[in-house]
Amino acid sequence: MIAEVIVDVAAYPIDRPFDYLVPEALESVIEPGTRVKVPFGPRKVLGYVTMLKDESELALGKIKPIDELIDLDPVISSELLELSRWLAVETLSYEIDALQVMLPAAMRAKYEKFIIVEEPERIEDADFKAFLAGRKRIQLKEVDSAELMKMLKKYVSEGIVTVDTAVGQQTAVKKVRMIRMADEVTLQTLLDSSHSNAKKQAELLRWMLEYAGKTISAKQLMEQSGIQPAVLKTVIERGAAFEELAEVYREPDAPQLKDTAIPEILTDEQQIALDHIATSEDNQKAETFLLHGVTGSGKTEVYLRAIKRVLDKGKEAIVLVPEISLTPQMTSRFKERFGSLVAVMHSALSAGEKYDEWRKIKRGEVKVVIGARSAIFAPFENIGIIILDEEHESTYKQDDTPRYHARDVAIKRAEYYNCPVILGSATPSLESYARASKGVYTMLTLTKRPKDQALPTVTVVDMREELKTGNRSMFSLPLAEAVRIRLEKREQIVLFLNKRGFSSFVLCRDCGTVVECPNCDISLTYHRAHEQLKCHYCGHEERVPLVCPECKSEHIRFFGTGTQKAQEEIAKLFPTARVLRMDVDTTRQKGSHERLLRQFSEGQADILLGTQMIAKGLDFPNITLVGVLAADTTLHLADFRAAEKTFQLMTQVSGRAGRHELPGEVFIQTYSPEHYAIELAKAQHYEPFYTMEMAARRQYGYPPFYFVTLVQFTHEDLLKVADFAEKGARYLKQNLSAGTVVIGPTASAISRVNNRYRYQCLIKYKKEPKLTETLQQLIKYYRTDWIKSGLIMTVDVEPASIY
DNA sequence: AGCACGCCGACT
DNA sequence: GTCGGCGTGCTC
Repeated sequence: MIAEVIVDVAAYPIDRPFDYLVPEALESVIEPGTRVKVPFGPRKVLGYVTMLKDESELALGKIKPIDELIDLDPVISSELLELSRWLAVETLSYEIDALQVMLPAAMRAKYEKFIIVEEPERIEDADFKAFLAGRKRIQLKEVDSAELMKMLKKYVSEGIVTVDTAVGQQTAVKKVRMIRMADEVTLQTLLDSSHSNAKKQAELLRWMLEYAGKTISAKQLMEQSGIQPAVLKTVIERGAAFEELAEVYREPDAPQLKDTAIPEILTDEQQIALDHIATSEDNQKAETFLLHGVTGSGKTEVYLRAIKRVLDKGKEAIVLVPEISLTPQMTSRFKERFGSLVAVMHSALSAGEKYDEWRKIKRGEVKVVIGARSAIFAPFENIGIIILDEEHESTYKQDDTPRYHARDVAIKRAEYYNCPVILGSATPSLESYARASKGVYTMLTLTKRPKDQALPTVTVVDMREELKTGNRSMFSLPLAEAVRIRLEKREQIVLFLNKRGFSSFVLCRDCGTVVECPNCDISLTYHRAHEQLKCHYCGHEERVPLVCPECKSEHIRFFGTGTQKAQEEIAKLFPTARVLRMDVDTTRQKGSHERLLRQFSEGQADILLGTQMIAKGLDFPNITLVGVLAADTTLHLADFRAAEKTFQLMTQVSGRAGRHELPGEVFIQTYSPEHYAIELAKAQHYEPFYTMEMAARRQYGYPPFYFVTLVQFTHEDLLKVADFAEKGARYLKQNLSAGTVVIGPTASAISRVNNRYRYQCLIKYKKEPKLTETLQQLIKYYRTDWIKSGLIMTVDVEPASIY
């Protein structure tokens, strides 16, 4: 028997299956999807069995046998194996990367080298003998001196010592020591025969008698009996109990098994949506739905009901949410409804905890997984529904290899299982909305909020006018007044500051110099906490300069409107207001996110001030005012999705106000009130925005009218990168169809990051049968040749952004 | 990728 | 003479 193996080596010429001989002893256990340890050249590596066959094209002498089978059961099902092949092709990535991304990081390969002493009697050097100290198997990393290394090499060449590689995974299954007590008769006999001095032993034996034949963890036993480990050890040696190891799960938080919450009554629209999904599911159709519901229209309740039906039929459900909204508020709703059948996969879990959640899914102990992007690869084998909440979020696209989009993977998996996919959003991506309009997806619409609460009233404030009247603060007069009223009425306020591309920077008022990163072409961001300037692209940090680095002027100060600055200004304008600030700085600590939200929900603060992370999922009854301090910041990004992102953000933030009994009000401050993304966000109607934006996309040839692929080149040398980008562009232009447009090469919007210059080409196409083939060839040139001169080239099919 | 092999310069 | 520099080539 021959096994085709994808080996754990991410390199261009290795990106294909290698044939290995299956030892007879493994023939009955080995399966596609299991991991193996195989010899590869002079070393040992981990690999994934992708196929078993009877014959190989290769001469028998060239085929090496598999060293070791790592898994008894496949870790990758045949469905996921097939999916990984598809993923590798679609995203132009290595098959090994496509396989690895499906498993928790804990299962990545770990290699440990050991030196094995074969003939200890032939070791002569005293130093080496001393180092060995009689041991036969020692970790190679213990050899730390050059002298020992030299001797080791000599012994290896003489065959006296060999080097062996142990192949395993990063994090092991957690095991605890369990103690199984002997039967009553044995214990009694031992007790009777105990030495009269051994009081503690007798005490333990008497304790054990009460639990004869039972099993308990060693830790618990010692806690409950109050006995020292040494006593336990002796008693075990005398045969009073047996030790065994039991697999356990790491428990991230105490399992909360609340009673099933009473579901809300559905609105007519919700019921219609649910019926559609149910019918499709009953008919085993792989149908994709776009659930377009205004903020607060109860999309989650539709999800929960649809999942309930699926579970009742014995099938499983995957729910994807953006990491940022994977809050306790969100997950507890699922846990309340489905109890311990839910696994939560979020980034705050440790590698071991994620691994354990994965194992629960794999073993079928849970039926619902709720998680961020990578949860789309949950190892279920009978999926009944896949849901992507906030489907327009760019976090569903992975920005390093394999550069997949969770939406595409969801649709692919749903095709396999013939089950529905629900894409939910108040502000769908243009791509999805266009597909739904064309009938590729099925459109489901929720226009009303369940208790018929009115949408908040939105006021756009022209900050240029404010400036003219001499108001130079971050707060326009109307917003300041609205805040004051809420503070008086003791209602809560959310203030949103979109930091992206508009954070505080340091500027010299005499010569206009902005302090920039020495490695990147981007201004440094001011951080008050440590009086430091930081680069958000390469991590560079420096002290805030006292004088201008250019003109030596002392008139250098920070500008812009970071959340810290905003907080100071609030303190000045509204000295009585209690403010909670929520941004990357205040939520770095584990659990601080939840803590801040809890404080706010308990009314411990009047104002919640924050960035992106407060735009979603917040649902507190007392919020009646939302203020957007600067709406323009995403508007002027060098990206074709800038308007779309701004519109989505404005709509999402506005949706935080007036979700319950009290009516809501929203103020959007901007320097470009006439921009259609702002104007239409004010109207809070998606369709007019969609129409406008589609016209713009059509005019400039962007998605959804064209597909886009981004090829980016970076190099330390500006001339070289321009040269290679030119070469690449020429190749693409020559080899792609006439209808395809290749833009560039052009310098990227951030033209230098980490001392590497960046150039890019944009490929725009409606239908390009030669795309994959051409890109593969381009990658081949790069991998086999260009890479040697220090170039890095990346290909991103349908990128989330293009700067 | 990572490891061995191989062919030329500065050391005991 | 040998140690070691990193160019080249291969991995079932």
